[in-house]
Amino acid sequence: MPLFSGVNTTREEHIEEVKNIFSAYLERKQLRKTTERYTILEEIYKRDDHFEAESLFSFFKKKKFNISRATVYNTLELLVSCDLIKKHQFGKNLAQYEKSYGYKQHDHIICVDCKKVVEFCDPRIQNIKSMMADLLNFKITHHTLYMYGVCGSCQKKREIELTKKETEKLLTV
Amino acid sequence: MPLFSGVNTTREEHIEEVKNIFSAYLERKQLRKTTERYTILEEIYKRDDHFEAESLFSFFKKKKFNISRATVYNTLELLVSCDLIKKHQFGKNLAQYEKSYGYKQHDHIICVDCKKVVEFCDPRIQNIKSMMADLLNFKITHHTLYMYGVCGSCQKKREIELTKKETEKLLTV
DNA sequence: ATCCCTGCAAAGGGTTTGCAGACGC
DNA sequence: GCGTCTGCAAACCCTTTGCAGGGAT
Repeated sequence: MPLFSGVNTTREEHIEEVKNIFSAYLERKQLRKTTERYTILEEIYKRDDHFEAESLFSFFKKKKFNISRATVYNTLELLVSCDLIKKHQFGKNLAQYEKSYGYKQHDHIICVDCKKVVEFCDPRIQNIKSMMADLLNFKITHHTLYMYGVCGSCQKKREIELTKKETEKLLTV
Repeated sequence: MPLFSGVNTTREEHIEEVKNIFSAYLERKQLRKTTERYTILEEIYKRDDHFEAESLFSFFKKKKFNISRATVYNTLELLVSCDLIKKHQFGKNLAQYEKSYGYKQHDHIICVDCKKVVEFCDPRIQNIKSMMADLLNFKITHHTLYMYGVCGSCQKKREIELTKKETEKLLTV
């Protein structure tokens, strides 16, 4: 029985927990606990949606926090390494990120018209993963499944557009 | 029962067929049938693996065909539109393409160490697709499923590397 | 005090664009 | 001949890198 949508509904802020996880990670790797790194982590966990590196950068710029692009990218990479965020490439050469602690593993359906992203879970993915790992002798670390299509409201828009064009054609004949 | 690997085993060249499909597409869209477009299509269908735009470009350059980067990218986009090739982004900001006519729909497992790509089919993906389409009211056009992990031989390499490091550690103490 | 991390700006790499000339139609 | 497509090169965009100064340990 697949579950779908509403994957990230838990609203409580896991901020303290993820900070601890991050601290442990930094210690283990003997990396420094800088203000910037925690500021970025905090901002990410305040957000609810997918975001881009640039949007974080410009956010801090506007707030006069003065965190450089280099630091943003550096920290994002660290957070991916310690599994506190996930990095996506929904087509396009533009990475999108999302927080991942406390959220169920899930996949994405993307509307090619309005770019809306809907999340869903289906346990069958896990089954496929472990079966393929066995069959092909791979140690699978992670996966990405993106389904692309047209969402309900954009389907309607397309229909309206089509009708409009056909009416125009009739009028010009 | 999932099928796996050896997806692109049909060796006959579908070149004439795909040219016809491409012609029909160009006609329907009122686009021009240029030598460059057919040359690119032909070269793609002679290849057997995933390739990048740049590799096509430099191939033609070496052969003194003088096809520009712009034309390569333009044609690749057309071929994606008429479904004769598929475009992938296996992480990285670098698109990879593969011919798709006459080949079973399939997904990919990528070795994060040696970048080897293995293809596999699992009919359950189709089921998930149509179920999600129904549930979320999406018209799904396509999907990409990439599994990342370490292949058998790279697992061995990693183990050897690990043993080597531990031996070194013992020696220095 | 060390030296990792930061900010800044410039370089990098794949992709896209603008323009003048070429060529399908 | 018209209008699209091409080749060329520069622009573009996201990301990475190099370097000098600053802050964590």
